[in-house]
Order: sequence, then structure tokens, then C-alpha cells
Amino acid sequence: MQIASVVIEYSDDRLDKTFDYLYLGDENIIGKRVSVIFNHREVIGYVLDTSFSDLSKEELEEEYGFKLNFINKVIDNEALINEELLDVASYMSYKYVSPLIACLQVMLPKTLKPKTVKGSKIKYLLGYRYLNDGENLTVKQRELLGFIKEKKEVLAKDVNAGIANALVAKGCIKKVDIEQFRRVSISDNKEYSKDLVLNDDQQKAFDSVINTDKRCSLLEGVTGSGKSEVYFTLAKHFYNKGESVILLVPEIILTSQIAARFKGYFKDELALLHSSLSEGEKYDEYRRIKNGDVKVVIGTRSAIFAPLSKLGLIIIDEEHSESYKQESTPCYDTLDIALYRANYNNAKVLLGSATPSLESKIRAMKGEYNQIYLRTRVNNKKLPEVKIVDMNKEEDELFSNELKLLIQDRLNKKEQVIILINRRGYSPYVRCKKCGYIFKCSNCDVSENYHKIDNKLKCHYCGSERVLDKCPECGSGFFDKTGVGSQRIEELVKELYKEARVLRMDLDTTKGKDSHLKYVEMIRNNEVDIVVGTQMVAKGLDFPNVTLVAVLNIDSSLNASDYRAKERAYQLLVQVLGRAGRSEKEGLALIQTHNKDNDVLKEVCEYNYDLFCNKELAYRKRMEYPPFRNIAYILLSGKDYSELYKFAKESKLYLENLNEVNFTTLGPSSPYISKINGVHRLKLMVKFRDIKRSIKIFKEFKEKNLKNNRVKITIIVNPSNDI
DNA sequence: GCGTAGACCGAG
DNA sequence: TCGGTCTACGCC
Repeated sequence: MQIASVVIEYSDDRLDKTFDYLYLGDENIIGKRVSVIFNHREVIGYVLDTSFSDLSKEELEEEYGFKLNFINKVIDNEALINEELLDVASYMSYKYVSPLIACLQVMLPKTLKPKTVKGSKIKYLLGYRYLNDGENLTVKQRELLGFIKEKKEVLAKDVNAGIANALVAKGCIKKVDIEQFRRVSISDNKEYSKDLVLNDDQQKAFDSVINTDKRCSLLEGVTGSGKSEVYFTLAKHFYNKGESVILLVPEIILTSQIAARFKGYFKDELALLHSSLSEGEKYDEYRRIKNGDVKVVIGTRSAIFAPLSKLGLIIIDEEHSESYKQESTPCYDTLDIALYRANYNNAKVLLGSATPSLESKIRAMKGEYNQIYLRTRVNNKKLPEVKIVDMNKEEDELFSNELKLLIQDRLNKKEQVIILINRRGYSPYVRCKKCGYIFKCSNCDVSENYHKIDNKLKCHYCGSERVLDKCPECGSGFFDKTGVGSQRIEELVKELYKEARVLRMDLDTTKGKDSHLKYVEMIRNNEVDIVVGTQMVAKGLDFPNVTLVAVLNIDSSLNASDYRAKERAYQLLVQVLGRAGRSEKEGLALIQTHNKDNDVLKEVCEYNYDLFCNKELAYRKRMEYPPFRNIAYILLSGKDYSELYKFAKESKLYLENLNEVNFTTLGPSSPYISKINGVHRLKLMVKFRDIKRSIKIFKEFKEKNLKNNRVKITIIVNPSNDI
């Protein structure tokens, strides 16, 4: 009799432990998913460990003191993850104070998650599997059987049905369902050639990564300095040593761009992992990686969990990007995981960015990371000139005269323009013109978003929607749709330049599978004159014919009520400016602002990131913000507000009375979302220095309150955004 | 996370 | 007394 220790699919602190189930088979089931009865319900579990016993079920129950159940069914043929990734999961569970099962789930593609999923998208096709040789076969039958024997399994559509049926009848083969694998096609334009030669600076960067005795290198290279050539050459180097490579990029669009360049060299040993693959494709890529068919993985955040063996190098491009932090449990930081995996595998990490995060910057300053610079663009191309336009002197609220003229000029010259709509600090909410009422979701206490297409108000959190009709306060039917979205700008641009071909690129228009790819191609092929887009056009894309970049409203970023506001604004600006002038033609960038004397803008104009960092670090130090302190939120949620508030107060007192040094608790205060689906939320903010010590405190705090099911506690350590 | 038992509650 | 709703408990 085997006894299996199983974690249950529910992500809940009270269930963050193993439950024992019996199993009669004697094969190794560690790491496989199982179906078990848990609390009168059939659920999926994950086997963490097993042991053998000679005792019977009854004797075991006597020993345990309660009834034991048998495992209903073992789901997988092989373990889902290896020892290393299980280790990563427990590290995450510890570091982000989250249930282990939540960590396992975030690491695996949906179809392999230990979780009940309705309507799996995996498709099966009818096929035949070889069983044994038969006697008295006809020539045709013997021929087909030989064919199937060699391949072990064949698809029914590939063989003659009549002959196959005869073989089934004779017991030589049997009908089986065969999973239909879908392969991701990677377009292969702009490939790097096998013998790509690095320039001197790039070669120095390459050598530095190879030769440093530090685990992690920080490559700070201006936009257009050719960081991806360095990545490619490094990937090639480790690949040729027989080691595997993970390359992470912040946005899905960039996976295709980089993959296209890598494809020619790595061919089928290259895999893509990102969320716009279909479940079938993701599953297929995952299996290929796990089988060892793949040596290089390119992907977004979750690709850090790619089950590669012999990991030699992890590259994180645009390492400052907030997309590397997951915003829901477990709120992991990809850079943490990368360093952890690199330590485990004795591999190297390369962080690349034009504007590294202050966290990475200070580690490099302290000598923890190997700092490398690429200070010039390839072929000594100039960085685009930056002009600040004072919008206080303009009549038009959105488009300055200068910008209008410049766009017309580029249209005449058949060059392309990017207009960045900075969404941060904005939301497209609706306000009543007469009484000023703001439409909010009554369930969730957030402004509803207006969708022009069906004239509906939609709540981003609970998904409720309603038609925009009359103001519930005063009955007026006239509204201000504030917050300028990319849609509105697109309309205005089309009005201003009737002959121009305008493309809008934001989350809405790139939702469809592969639509982002199509758009990028359109821009490259000069089928578009003006691109109106959100941050996604700012990041890393290479459009040779873009010579003008305009940033319409950066003020809401600069003035956002967030200690990272300036860092974010600087990074965004540098990124988008970097899109201009990437080929022979010189680029120009225009930043419109009501605040032309702002220091950040001046430093951007001079491309002086070090100066900016030093000032910003001084401010962070003075105010005890990261990277000098860590920040954690203790998010409390419950149905009864006054009870919740009382609990929050008591919790704060409890934490204060621990009298820890460099550990301060602020709050309770309302998170941005103060109510979701009728559940109230409050947060405590903790600033602390010692991570290990503080995680222990958070864990003890959670454990102390495990029995309280009126209030749910979530800990979020160093999030990328305020909550 | 959720099924279950037992508490609680109002109508008759 | 009975059906319906609410909530603490604990799941192996």
C-alpha cells in the first residue's frame, strides 16, 4: 500500500498542507496530478511525496485516527515538474507568503495545472496503437502493421480505414485518442546570420558577461545600441556549450520580433512561451521543452518557469519593466526567480535595459552585479533630439501647433509617426455634465469604464455592465467622457489628417491572436503613416522608418501619487524616444507638457540617467522608500466593514507591539479598490529592512489568524504598483 | 473552497 | 413544528 501526501487544488492558507491518500499501485506517483475525494467532492491534487506501508486500510485508519480515502485516478503518465522546479515552488511559497499550490499552478500551463478546468481545449484525433504481431495477415495488412509497429502510433486519417479495422479485429492494434499538437510558426524575417559580428562595445559586453565572477550582470545600453545582438551571441555561446537559455521580454509582441531573429540559428530547438498562444500550443511547447527537444526559450514573465535542463543563461530584457512582477497571488518577481534558478543551476543572469530599475542600479553600484555599459547606438547613429513643448501657450488642448506641422511634414516625406498615449493616471470614466456625478460600480467602488462601441459602462473588476443612459442623481443625459483614450486620439488624428493611414495599437486592438504581429508587419511594410498607441508601442520594437515620436501628456505620469512616478516617467520617455531614428534618417521626439521646467524632462533631454538616478536615490533614501526599504501590503478583506476595520486596527497594534527595529506599520487605509463583489478591503502598509525576519513575522501573523474566516489576509511583498 | 450539520428564525 | 437561511467547522 502506498500512502501519498497530496496538496489540494484550492489556494487557501488553511489548506496549505498535505492530505494523505491511499494508493494500491506501486509505481512512482510523486509529482503527478491525482483525482481524489476531498470533503465529499472530487478535486484535483498534486502528489508531493509518498511512502509505503504493509498495514491494511483499516489498520492505517486506526493509526491515523480518521478515515482514509483511496486516490480515484492518477492523471499524468509522468511527473509534471522536476526537483528543481519543485524547489522553486517552495521558495516562492516562502518568499511571497503564498500557498504552495498557488505557486505550482502559476508555473504550469493551464492544461497541466493541478486544478479542475472546464472544457480543456486539447483536441484529440482518432489513431491506432501497435499491440502485437498477428498471424494469417494479408500482404496489405502485414505492410500496415509493420508501419504502425515502427511508429508505435499513427493517426487514423493517415492510413486505410478498412485494413486498419481488420487489424483491430485481429487484435494487432487498438484504437486510441491521440493528442493533436499545434506548433507555433515563427516568421523568419530579419534573421541574425550565423556569423553575426559584434562591434567593439558589444564584444566587450559579451566578454564581460562570460568572464565576470558575479552571478548577475547588468547591461545598461542606450536604445538602439544593439543589446539584442549581444543576447543572440551569448545565447549561441551557451547553446554551443550544451547549455540551455531563457530569454525574457516584457511584452508579447517582442517575443515574435526576437524569435524571428533567433529562428535561423536555433531552428526547432527554439520555443516561444507567452499568454497569447492557445492552450494547445502552450501545452505543446511546454512538452517539447520538458522532453529536451528545446534549448532556447523566448517568452514573457511566466517563461521563467520553463522546464529546461542544464540551464546556462537567463536574459531579462527591459528588466525595469513592471510586467515582470505578477500582481496576483503569488506576487512573484521574475528577477528573484531568475537569480534563484541561476544559483541552483550555477548559471548566469543578464539584465538588460536602457533605464535599469533603481533596485538593480543600486545593486550594481554596491558591486553585487557586474555593471556593463553600451553608451552609443550601433553605427554611431545619434539618439533622437528631444523637444519640450509648453502646452500652457497652446490653444488646442491635445495637439500643439508645432506637432501638427511636424506630422504634416513627415506625411509629406513619407516617413512614419508614433503618437504615445500615456494612460497612466487616466481612466476613461464618465462624469455627468450637469451635476458632476461620476459613474461608479456599486459593487466594487471603482469608476466604470466607458465603451463607445456599445455605449456601455463596464466595471473592470467584477465585469458588470450597463447601458449609459441617464444620470442617476439629476437625470441629465449629457456626459463628459474624461480621460483621453487612444480611441479618441485616433479619431482626432483621422480628422486632422484625412489622407493619412492611422493605426491604433493598444490592449483592445491587439487582443486577437497574432493581431499584434499583423500590426507590426503593417508598420514595417509602410502600410501605416501614423501609429497611435499605449506603452506597448514604446517597448523595444524596431521600426526603421519612424522619424517622429510625440508624447501627448506626460504630466499625469510625472504627477502621479506614487513614489515611483518619476522613475516610471523617465523610463517610459526613454523607451518611446528610442523608437525614433533607428535607420539612416535622424529622429525627433516631441514631449508636450504643462510643466516644462520639470527636472525629469530636462534629464531626459540630456539622456543623463545617472544624474537622474542619483537624485532619485537620494529622495528614496530620505523618505525610506525602496530600494532602501522593502514595502509590503497586508491586504485584509471581509464582508462586515466595521468588523474588518476593528481587525485592521488590532492587527496594526499587534505588529507595532512586536517592537521590531526598521519595521513600521502604516494604515489602515483604503486600497484603490475598496470593495469587490460586496467584499470590503483595507490595507496596512509595512516598511521594513530585513526581508527574512519580516517574512517570518508575516507568516506568524497569518498563522495566528488561520481560524478567522471572517477576514482574509493576503500579503503582497514589494509590488510593482500600489494597491 | 465548499459540503455539511446544527443553529437560528419566522409563519401557522 | 416545519422549511428555509446562515455560519462555523474541518476536510486525509
